[in-house]
Amino acid sequence: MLAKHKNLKLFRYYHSQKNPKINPLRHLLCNPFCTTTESPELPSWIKSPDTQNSDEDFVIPSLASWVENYKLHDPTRLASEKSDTDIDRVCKTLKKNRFPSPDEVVQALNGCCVSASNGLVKQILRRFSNDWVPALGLFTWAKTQTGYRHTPEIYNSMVDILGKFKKFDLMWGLVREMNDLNDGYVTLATMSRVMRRLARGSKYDEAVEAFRGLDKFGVEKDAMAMNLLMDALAKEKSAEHAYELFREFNGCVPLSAGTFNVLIHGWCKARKLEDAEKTMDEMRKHGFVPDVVSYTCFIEHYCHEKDFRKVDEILKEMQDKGCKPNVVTYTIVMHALGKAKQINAALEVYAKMKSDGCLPDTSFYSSLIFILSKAGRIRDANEIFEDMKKQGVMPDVLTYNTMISSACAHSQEENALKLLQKMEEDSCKPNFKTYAPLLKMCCKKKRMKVLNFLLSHMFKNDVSIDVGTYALLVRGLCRSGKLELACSFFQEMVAKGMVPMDATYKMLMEELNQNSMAKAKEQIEQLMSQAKARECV
DNA sequence: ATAGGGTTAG
Repeated sequence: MLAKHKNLKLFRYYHSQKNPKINPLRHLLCNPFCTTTESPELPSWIKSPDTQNSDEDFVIPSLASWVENYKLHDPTRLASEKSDTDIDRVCKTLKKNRFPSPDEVVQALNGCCVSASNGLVKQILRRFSNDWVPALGLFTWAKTQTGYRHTPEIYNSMVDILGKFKKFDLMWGLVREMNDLNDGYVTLATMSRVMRRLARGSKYDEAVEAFRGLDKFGVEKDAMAMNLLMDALAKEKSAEHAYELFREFNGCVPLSAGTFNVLIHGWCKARKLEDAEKTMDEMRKHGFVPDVVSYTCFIEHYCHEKDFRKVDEILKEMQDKGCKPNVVTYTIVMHALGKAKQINAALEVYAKMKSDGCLPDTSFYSSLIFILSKAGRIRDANEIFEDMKKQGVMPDVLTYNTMISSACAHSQEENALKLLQKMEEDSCKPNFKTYAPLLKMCCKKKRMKVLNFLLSHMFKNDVSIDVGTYALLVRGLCRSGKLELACSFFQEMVAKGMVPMDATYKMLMEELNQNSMAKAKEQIEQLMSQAKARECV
């Protein structure tokens, strides 16, 4: 019992930022000012019968002060010092309740005594990009503030967030509102988000409709707009729709090599090689010469099929036609060979690239580091990581993600955290992919202290937890027998309007079943049907 | 946002 209590206490910081109403477990265990005399009681449905989950301590002296730094940002402490910034205050208000609709958010913010500014709105929209109700609430509230005006960029972010959650009616409403402002608020950037989100939501016809109606919003139906939509469709594995669009507007809109390359890419990704080749012929008929991008699409396809003989054929063809491979081409081939466990062949590509005088870039180095790590050559990977900086190529978020993921895969916990620290020193902003391997490692090794630290690190870096990350947490915690926490993350995920994946749900249910946690099972079942019902609306 | 960004777990 003691051990369990200790575990949960470690989550104090993270929990204190969460909604107590929604999550009684967290509230009860994590409120440091809790003065009730009763011992903090878990909601009965979340109680677990097993008590033998002891966490392993994980203390690295050299990282201690860094980790401490994050603890100092405990908002409960800040609250008592009354030194909150406006942004912190708004965040707290937004998180205090699980608002049922944006209107309630507006009401809550009205009593908040904060003044709206573009900077504040921009940052909060970023923090709540995975939580559309508070985002839209804040957005609506800000509009009512005297002297405040949304920038077009802020409008575009809001359009994007609504599209991400498939709130297409609200999204369109916002676009019309922008149009009514009559200040050129609706641009191709706006409509590009609209079309991409519609395509992502499998609403292909509506995406095409949006393109047809571009002039209604004062946006020109030019080649760039068409290429954007075709790209959006092609990326969603709907090369057919992209091609239809091409046929419909062929003649109305000026074509470019890019138009054909988007189509070729779409066909290659959809593994429709014949169609890709036909499009390449069509490209020639229109007077365009296939370029390095066109050929690279085919190379990528054959790499995916691990047909390296074909890859060589295309490389040969390029050579004959005087079309030189570039760093992207080389990266694709090297990466594929490395993934296919042909590490030596992959390194030959590196040598060939060098002898061709083609300079490696950050993405190339990231790939090289990735395949070396995958081949177990950690020291070589580390050497390349150091060398790239000497060559004047700076690591970016992908490079760091690769290094961190590799360190985690090899159970180098200390190294992984040091890399995260290094990233911070380099002012390289982490994203959710940075944290995924770290979180997974913590769940697996039951490093609850570090998990807690990582969650606060994410929050501070405006990385919100997405569906995939929640799934990872629930899965990982289930495997480590931390069912209460798994349940509470599941609950939080549903409360944020996300629909858990079936696999996640099944795994949690099975674990609960095995541990005879009938009450919890019932609750999770209810949450799941709630989430599904909401999705259908 | 015309091509490169690691399925996956034991």
